[in-house]
Amino acid sequence: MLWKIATFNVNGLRARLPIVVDWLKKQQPDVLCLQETKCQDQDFPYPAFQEVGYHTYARGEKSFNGVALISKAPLAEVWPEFGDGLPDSEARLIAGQVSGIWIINTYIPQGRHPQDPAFTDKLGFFDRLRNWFNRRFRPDQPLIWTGDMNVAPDKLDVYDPEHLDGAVGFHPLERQALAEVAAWGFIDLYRQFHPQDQQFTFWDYRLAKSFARNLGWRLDHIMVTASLAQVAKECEVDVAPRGLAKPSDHTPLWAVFELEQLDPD
DNA sequence: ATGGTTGAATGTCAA
Repeated sequence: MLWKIATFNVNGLRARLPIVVDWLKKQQPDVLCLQETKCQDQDFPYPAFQEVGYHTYARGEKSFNGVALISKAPLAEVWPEFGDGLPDSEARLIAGQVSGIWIINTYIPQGRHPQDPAFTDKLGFFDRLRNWFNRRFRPDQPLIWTGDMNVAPDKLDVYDPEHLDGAVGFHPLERQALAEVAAWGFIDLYRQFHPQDQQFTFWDYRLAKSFARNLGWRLDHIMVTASLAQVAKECEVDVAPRGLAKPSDHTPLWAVFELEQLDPD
């Protein structure tokens, strides 16, 4: 059975609903992970997803952040927060299990500026995630950690690595923090399939014609454990939604797996 | 140059 997962930072789900629903209908992922839904759960547009055959699991808050899992099959289990004893005040994590795979969907803090306390919080969020993976999972399980990580891992992943070195999103400390969580047991699936390609997932609204000039960043990632990396067939960025009218500043990333080849365990 | 645009909410913050 071919099984498809996608991730999309929508930058306001209600503003982006036509683009998201059209994309879902055309691309038919088994699970779509959303970030920056920017709506409280009572305002979430559940019917739009139900109408196209999907189950929705959302964790929102007023105005900011917000994550959701949109799944063809009902999820067997859902965790809408870390539940690790620390405050879960911001809606930045939702995890769900389906077809024996745990999907961890995160919206990592952007960090604002390397001198801002929010940047320290961003680094702390990666630490917290690594501890959480340690306690809840093992690297030999089939896990997918995906979402907007707000970090470009390497020089190839930003439009101007010399100029952007030290900027938020491409600061050595956050690149290290992302790498340390990945070192727990994750493979950057886009890079597995495209070791040399420069392909961005985000183009800033504030930079004039950034998309047309391809001045972007690869901030959205599908990280998988080894058992899933072995059965992955494809991993691609779909740039088309970024070129539509009223786009998000991000565009979807997706991957396909052959689950029959996955070792039952 | 320290800008620019967008969403949610309707102040202005966050990105």
